[in-house]
Amino acid sequence: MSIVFENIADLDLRQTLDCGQCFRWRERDDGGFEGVVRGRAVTAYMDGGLLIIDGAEEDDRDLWRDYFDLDLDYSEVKRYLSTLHPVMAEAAEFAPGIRILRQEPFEALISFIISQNNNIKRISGIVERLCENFGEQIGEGRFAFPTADRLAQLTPDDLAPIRAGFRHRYIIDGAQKVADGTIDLEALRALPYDEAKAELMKITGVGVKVADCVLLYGLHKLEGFPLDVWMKRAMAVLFDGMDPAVFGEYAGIAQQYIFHYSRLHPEKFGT
DNA sequence: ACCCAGGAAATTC
DNA sequence: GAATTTCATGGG
Repeated sequence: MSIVFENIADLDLRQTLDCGQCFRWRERDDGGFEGVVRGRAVTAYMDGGLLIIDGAEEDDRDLWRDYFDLDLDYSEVKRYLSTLHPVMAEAAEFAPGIRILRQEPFEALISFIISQNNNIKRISGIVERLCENFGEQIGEGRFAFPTADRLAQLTPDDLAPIRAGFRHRYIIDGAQKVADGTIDLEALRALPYDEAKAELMKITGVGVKVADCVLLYGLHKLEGFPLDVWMKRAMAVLFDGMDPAVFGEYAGIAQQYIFHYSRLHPEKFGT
């Protein structure tokens, strides 16, 4: 059982799944990527213009089309963004196969709470241990992301095995506010950006940057522009302090090209 | 030993 | 209110 999408352009699995927007995909020796999305364990491959989701049910075709954002013409987005600044054009050309995934909102929330003052390698490890310890087992060594209800019942000490330190109480507060309905993540889709952001920031441990990440990666609000230490440096050094608002409705996509480009070109920022 | 990591809360000025 | 310190953990 597998799903095949034909004539796929502007998608490179390594660029998309290892560019810091998600933390649960692992590359195999054969070039495939193992991941779990919405409780479905699959292996994704690209072969020419084909995208193959091995292990997926045909009924989930729309889910995977949605997840990889296959209905948006990224060539057109890149053409537009590239007119705005020469470094933008260079960053898009550097990793032209990046797409912004539609991740589960709750997974994005918890993942980016964990991301604060942390590095990507360790974030991935913490998320993995979170799933192994508290997610439903759905296969050999495969686990769903934990539910809000499950995490809401835990104490910070219960989370000791994931070794996320001071973030334990933030994870629990986020889970509790989702579980008890204080925050309805799906309802945030209908809200204007700033209002949805203010809702998310009611969670202890969710500030400006984490909220921007949840809106962009979990709720697909593409105007979001998370400013982390890399992006602040990039905007200052590579874009001469340009206002991100210039990137408009696709700012989040611009951000991802620039973030990935900057992370893989540290020499552009001294020493 | 130090400094940093896809920050934000707590404390101090 | 704005600036500084602290918060676990792991790697360089």
